[in-house]
Amino acid sequence: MNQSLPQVFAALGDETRWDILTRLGARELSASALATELPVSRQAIAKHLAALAEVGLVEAIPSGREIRYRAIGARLSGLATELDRLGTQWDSRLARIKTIAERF
Amino acid sequence: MNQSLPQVFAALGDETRWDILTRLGARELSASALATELPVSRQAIAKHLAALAEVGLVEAIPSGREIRYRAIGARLSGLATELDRLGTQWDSRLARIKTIAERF
DNA sequence: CGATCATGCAACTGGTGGGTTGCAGTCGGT
DNA sequence: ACCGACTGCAACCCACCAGTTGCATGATCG
Repeated sequence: MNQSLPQVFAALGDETRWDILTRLGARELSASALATELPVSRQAIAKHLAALAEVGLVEAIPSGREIRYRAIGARLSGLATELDRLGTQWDSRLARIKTIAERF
Repeated sequence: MNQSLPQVFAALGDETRWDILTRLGARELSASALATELPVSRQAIAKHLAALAEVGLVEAIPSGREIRYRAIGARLSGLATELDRLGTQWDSRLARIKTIAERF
């Protein structure tokens, strides 16, 4: 996990995957359980879960004979921090240029 | 612009697009200028810029006979806020469940 | 200890998106 | 007014990915 930013965003750039993520944010669920409430096959969901786990957005929790998954909020918050850093950096650089320009 | 989250992340989930974004975060550049320092054609870059503009991550600035682009940091910071909200929400829900469980 | 239910693996399909090339249009400076 | 440079549009190619079906495997509850 902890891949480069574009990889994580690619994982987040899919409707179905978001659907899965938000459900896992509310409560832990197995792949089969998710398959019953989503309009796609269990195997499709399994692939999505693998992709999400790959970038550390989701965690597998073996429990009895099924494997439940939970969303990792801390990962998302960490991303948020990085994004905010970049965003303010870009804007402040712009502001600095503007300030310099206004001196003439 | 201001599309749903998956769409924005899909736009961010590409190496080339991220490369473009970070460069535009440092200074305004035209599509042709970007093409000289990136290993892809100008038309490819134009498509990426259109995609980025579509979700409000980039802004077009007509200037003379060329069109310069700048990255919009505020958009990124806005995303960060949403992500952090979701992340902490997930984790706090988890904590709440854990708290309830511990009462037994 | 056996039947069941959930996961895992493999092969295939369709569609979408990143990339390219070629050409037409248009604006600007000398 | 012309030449050069930058942009926009269109058609095409190719690779990757979401999704499916089918089957094999294996652990668990009764």
